Amino acid sequence: MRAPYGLNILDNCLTCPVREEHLFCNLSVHAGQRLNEIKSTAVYPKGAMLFIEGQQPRGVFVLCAGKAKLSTSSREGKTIITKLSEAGDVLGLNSVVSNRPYEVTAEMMEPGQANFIPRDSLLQFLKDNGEVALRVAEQLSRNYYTAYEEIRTLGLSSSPSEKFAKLLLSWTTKTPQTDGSAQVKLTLTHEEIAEIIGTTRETVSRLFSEFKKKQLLQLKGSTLVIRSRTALEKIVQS
Amino acid sequence: MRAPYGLNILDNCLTCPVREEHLFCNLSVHAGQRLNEIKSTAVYPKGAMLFIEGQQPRGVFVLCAGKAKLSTSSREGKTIITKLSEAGDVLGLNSVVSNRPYEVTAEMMEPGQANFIPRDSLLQFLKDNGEVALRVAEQLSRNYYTAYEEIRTLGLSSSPSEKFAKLLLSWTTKTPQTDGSAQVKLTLTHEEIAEIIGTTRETVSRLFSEFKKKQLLQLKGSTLVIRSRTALEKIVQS
DNA sequence: CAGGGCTCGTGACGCTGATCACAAGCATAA
DNA sequence: TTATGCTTGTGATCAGCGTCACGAGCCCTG
Repeated sequence: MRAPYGLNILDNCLTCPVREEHLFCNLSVHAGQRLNEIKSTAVYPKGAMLFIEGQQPRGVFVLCAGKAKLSTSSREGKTIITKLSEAGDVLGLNSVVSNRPYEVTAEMMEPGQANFIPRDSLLQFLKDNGEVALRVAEQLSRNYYTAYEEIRTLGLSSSPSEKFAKLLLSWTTKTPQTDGSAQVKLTLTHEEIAEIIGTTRETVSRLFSEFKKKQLLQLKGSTLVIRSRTALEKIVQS
Repeated sequence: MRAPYGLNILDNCLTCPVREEHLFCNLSVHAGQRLNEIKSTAVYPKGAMLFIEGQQPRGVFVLCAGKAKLSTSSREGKTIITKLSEAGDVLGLNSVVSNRPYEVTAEMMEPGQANFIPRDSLLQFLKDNGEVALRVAEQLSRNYYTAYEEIRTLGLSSSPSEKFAKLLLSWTTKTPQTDGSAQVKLTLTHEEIAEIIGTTRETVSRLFSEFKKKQLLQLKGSTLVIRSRTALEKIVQS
């Protein structure tokens, strides 16, 4: 198989290069081997849908390269992005474990690669390996926590400014600087940001203007410079 | 111990009288016995807090009698109720499994009874009983689903009317009538309803008026009569 | 280079629901 | 009974943000 867009294919992407706490790492030798037998790897172009909201769960995807966005939509077409996933994340786990339809749509935001583990094989694997089941439970409860963060953001923080500030803060934590500033590569469109914080594109556009005027941020090409975390935290305050 | 308010104490409330699919039912004899050893039962008055948002997880509570509300608050005092729990529900499971602070506050809405299982004992129990761990995982993913429902409600349905109609519909499913109507005992204040659908008390009050005028519902004392499910579904439409 | 299709900026307008205020209903306790 | 406190109804006001509209910038492709 040829990788599109010059993507480097990773030989064994279950051996998480990224995160120690990852779900399928540090398994016993036996479990690791078994997992390797039941997984299959595939490469996806930008825009590919790993799965779609409402589909019966076929299995889980372990993202090895590329980013994906998870979103859910209403019938009228309004969409919210609930999570941006990166290499190492396990997608579709909840649906597979509870045997309910995928609750979100997973779309690749850039070309990438993922391991697929079919539902039946995974469940059998978990039954045979109780210690992994517990780790799955831990992963699920972490997901639950993230969902609750989302609920708090949507339900408690009233104004778009607050949610925007919260989002910016969540970006700064990845590149912590001593002076409280941070630089982030901005890969999202205003439309996508709007779908994350639950508002409209126009409002996001105006928020950028407003925050620039208030010296909270700065744009150098596609690089976003965040001036002061503390100032943003004052806006969030929840 | 004396039960307050004439509450009948249940001898063994792990043997769920309510639900078949319940987490700690139909266990092996051995597991059931072990569970009985590590649990302890207590009785709570109305208003008692089983646990509070932000506290380190001490353990899980299995509600045997009475209802509880789960809520989360912002610093400014705004509160949203995320779930109303009934007998059979397991509270605090996510926090215990992931060892993070309780993400909600659990408050008894009426006098009741609950089993408490300390964190350490439960985790050890799950390690020893892999098949129960898998059921815990299933329970957690069900919780996750509920949380996602909440996210969809908060993020996608725009108007309070929609959310109110959605709430009413969720009440009718418990007492399905052939003609599409339903009767529910209304035990919540307008304030509490407001906290569930994320709006203000005044708006809820006006919603009641509006829906009465539209013949969607009727109030006989504290009994709420819902006239037509289909009409409500048209309002929800998401 | 020109053309098409995304993005982004910004003005004008109007609706909706939050806020404040106050009176009336209703329970419980003294 | 009256008093006290919680709950509910409703009006007036107002800011915030969604919606519509349109033009400008930007990138890719032919």
